[in-house]
Amino acid sequence: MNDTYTIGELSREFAVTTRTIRFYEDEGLLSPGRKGRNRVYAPRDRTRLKLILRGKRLGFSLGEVKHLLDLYDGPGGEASQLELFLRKIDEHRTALLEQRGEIDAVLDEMKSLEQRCYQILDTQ
Amino acid sequence: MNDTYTIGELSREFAVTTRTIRFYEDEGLLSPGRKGRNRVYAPRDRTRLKLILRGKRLGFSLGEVKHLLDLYDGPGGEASQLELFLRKIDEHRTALLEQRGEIDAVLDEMKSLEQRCYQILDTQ
DNA sequence: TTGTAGCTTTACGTTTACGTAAGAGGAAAG
DNA sequence: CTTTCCTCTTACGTAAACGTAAAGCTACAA
Repeated sequence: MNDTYTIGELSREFAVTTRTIRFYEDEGLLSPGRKGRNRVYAPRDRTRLKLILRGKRLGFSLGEVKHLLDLYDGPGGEASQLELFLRKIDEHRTALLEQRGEIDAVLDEMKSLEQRCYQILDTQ
Repeated sequence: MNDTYTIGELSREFAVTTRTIRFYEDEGLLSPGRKGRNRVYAPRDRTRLKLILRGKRLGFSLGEVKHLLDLYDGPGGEASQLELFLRKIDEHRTALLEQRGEIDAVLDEMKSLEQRCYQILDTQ
């Protein structure tokens, strides 16, 4: 249906201010087209915004997110670039797996906290 | 062996500056004992510091981390408090599971990016 | 024609999370 | 006794990530 978006549409869809979206552009994370003075966002821009916000929720800085967006853009095509790209993917994966491990650790601790609560409630 | 720590020991162990540790104290996240002027950290303080840094790595603000530390302290013991506590645990768990889902989504996307790379490398 | 709703740029302000001196005190080693 | 190391408090500075006006353009509805 929609193959372009206004800044207001994206702002409502992802619950961020237009200021935030323009800020990401200033920082080089987005580069929408223009129709006259107004910004025009293609599906690709919308996807990038989604990835930016996901990265932020995962605790990455905008600098790191920018680095990660390069990954999604893919490498040039030369073998050396491809190998560098694969190494970067691997690094990122390691970081993510570590983070997942930490989440699991917290979930486990919460489980045992919960157990203790139920035990107290049961013996009352 | 050690049942107390100096600020320098903790700073080295967790690779943060002493300024950072003192800052967490200012913000009410830590409250070590004192021996004269000097801070003395018990194992409990060390654990809290570990949880603070883990929370930060998972993308939580210090305000959120403070809220989470309350969870680890456990509730008072009254049934109403226990139930509130259980609800808070459940909220937190929901947030963590969502975050884990996002990590898994990214890991999947990275896998397919990797696949594409190998296909290109294979056909060269 | 007069809103008003949405877009624009420019620019100063704010919060978070510390960094970075400055100056001083105590303890241990040379 | 002096140097060195660790600690302390106080306090101004800073980078990141926006918030918040201010002032103006444009299209469309009443």
